[in-house]
Amino acid sequence: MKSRDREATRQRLFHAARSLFAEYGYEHVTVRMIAAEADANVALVARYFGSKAELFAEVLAGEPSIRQVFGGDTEGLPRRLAEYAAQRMHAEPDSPILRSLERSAGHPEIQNVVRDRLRNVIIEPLARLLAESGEPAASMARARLVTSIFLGIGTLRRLVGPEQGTPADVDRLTAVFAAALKP
Amino acid sequence: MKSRDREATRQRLFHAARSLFAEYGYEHVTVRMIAAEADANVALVARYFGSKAELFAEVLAGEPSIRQVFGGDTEGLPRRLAEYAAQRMHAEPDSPILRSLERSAGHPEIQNVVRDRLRNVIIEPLARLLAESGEPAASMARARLVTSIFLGIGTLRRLVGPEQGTPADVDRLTAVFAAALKP
DNA sequence: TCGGGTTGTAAACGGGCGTATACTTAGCCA
DNA sequence: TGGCTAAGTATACGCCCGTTTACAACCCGA
Repeated sequence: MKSRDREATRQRLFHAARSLFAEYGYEHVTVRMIAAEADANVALVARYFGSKAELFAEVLAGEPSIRQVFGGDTEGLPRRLAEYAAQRMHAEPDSPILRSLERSAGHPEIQNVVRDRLRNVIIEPLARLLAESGEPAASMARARLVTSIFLGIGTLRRLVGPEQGTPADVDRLTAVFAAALKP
Repeated sequence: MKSRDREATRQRLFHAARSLFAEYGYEHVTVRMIAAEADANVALVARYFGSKAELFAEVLAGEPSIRQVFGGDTEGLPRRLAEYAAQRMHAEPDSPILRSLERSAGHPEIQNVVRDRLRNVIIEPLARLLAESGEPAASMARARLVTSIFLGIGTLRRLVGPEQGTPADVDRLTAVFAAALKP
């Protein structure tokens, strides 16, 4: 018998799920894994969150976005994006959001969740930012392209392993984002 | 009872698998789906290909690569890459290779297959090309970056849907690849 | 203190998966 | 033409999945 504290147990399950989803993606995480990691009973996942999919959605909703990167001057945006991406390239990200997105996108059950999250949190805020500041030309296409590059970097990192990013890489990445963002 | 032609049946299974893997990815295709699509018996998948994973590997091995894009002058490479990517962005690709890669990368059972394919067919040929022609500086990093962008475009397309690419998009994409390739 | 509601547990359910096995049937050749 | 071999079939196996259910243990207020 465990702590007998509903909220604490719920939290343990939530954090276990968050960590595991980030590491392995929706499909490869089982509710039994989550329960084991949280040192709780399997049935409690369904009881406290309704279903595995709802738990995933709740995890996703609780994640901070990369909106912070968007703040600041527009001229510096490419470099901030590059540094953020380079950091993700060779370090464990503290936020599992993008990894979750990348790793979980194949599952039809949560595809809508993932898609909406991607749109609402990354693409459209970025597009709005571009539309408001400076030249609004093709802001949506530019936002999509930037998002593509982000996703691709994560995917490649996951597939062929991390690479230590040299300053030259960050420079190159900056140039890439600048090219993607040029009106 | 069917045609009773071993090679024909094998071919039907192979093509059904190719089509389904491209559409749904490794994980979401079952051997029963393949068999139904090929109008063959489930057991024949194991008999003719050993296992689902081996069948997938065979499908992957049979795919043409994007090496063709690499041929030609190095100056025109960014635009060829951009056109290839833009075409993939809004059209059904006739080759399922990249989609398979994107969609199947999460499965540990075939992760090695996917990773090796990605390395041997895209990254390393491209890196070699870059190293041989012109400035060899950071050819590997450049090849990785280009591959990242490719993967990301495919992922985004799959997640939020295709977008018709305008000529301006191709121009922008060309600039992006040029920035990624600049020594 | 004791009973009722809350929390946690164990087991089972129904289903899908990849794969293996025992069997039936078709086609060819002596 | 009859039988043998290769091709195809039906079914079952074992496993894991998410979820449900029936039950046990605990805590707290009356």
